[in-house]
Amino acid sequence: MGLDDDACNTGLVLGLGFSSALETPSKKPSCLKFEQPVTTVAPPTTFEPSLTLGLFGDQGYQVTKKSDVNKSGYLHHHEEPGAGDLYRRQASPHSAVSSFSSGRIKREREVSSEELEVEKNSSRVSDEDEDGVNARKKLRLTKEQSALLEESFKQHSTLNPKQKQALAKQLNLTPRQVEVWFQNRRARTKLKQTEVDCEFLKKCCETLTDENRRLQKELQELKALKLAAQPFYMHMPAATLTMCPSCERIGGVADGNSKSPFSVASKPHFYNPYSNPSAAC
DNA sequence: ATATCCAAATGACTTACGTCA
DNA sequence: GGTGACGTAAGTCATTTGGAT
Repeated sequence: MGLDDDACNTGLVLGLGFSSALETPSKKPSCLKFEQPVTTVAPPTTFEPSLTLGLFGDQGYQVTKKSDVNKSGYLHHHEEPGAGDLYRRQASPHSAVSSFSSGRIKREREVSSEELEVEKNSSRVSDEDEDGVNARKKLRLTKEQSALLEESFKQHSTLNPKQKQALAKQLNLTPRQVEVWFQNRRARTKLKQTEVDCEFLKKCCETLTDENRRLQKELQELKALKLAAQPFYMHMPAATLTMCPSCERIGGVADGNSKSPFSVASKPHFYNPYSNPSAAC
């Protein structure tokens, strides 16, 4: 699992290159793209080195709204008047039978007689409820159990019912516990990866910002250099200049009095816009 | 050495949503 | 096309644990 591959799923795109000032990021989702920064002297164009960092719309994780929790039976039967916590639940995880939530009903259906037997036989299933203790006792997996689960997760991050059953038996856990473990494992792996991606992108952003700064500076220097060193005809509009194909000299064509289109180039002289502002007239 | 606090880890739960028969 | 069963993701809560003080 390479970082580069993962970065491709972030929905972010970074671009570095020459573009016009207000170029919008490409709409096409793609991996991070690092174009080689152009550091050689660029021809006098209107383009400037630019960096783009874009976020694509629907690539992110879905955020589910919980505004309609009341439609589930759970809150109707268990919500406490005045309680601020909409998600307050019963103290014991094994008091599911008393819950009317669809999830629990489903859960009860899901547990086959075979699974129930496994659950009964499981030494690690909390028995507190049977003792009348309503506290939620949290299962802690042993190192061996964790190792086996991890090993299994490496092979396949989701389990089919048969695999789940077999693994549960092997671990002396309920299939439900194995299922929950895999759910949590998937979720937390994804979260971790998202954090890693985020860090990576932050670093990319910093790098590109620095690079952008450096290129802007370089561009300013080149512009200043150009102003100081270029001959006068460089200040003429581009349309007024032509190049002789044979001698490769630049000449102005706007000069109607000129016998040859290359006459300007044949007698070049330097033009200082500051000392002779009216020279063009 | 012990008690306390706090953050991280993690097991369990609910809800929403997609897929399939 | 509507419906129920099922699986999974996302979000959340509660408990446990380990480190800092």
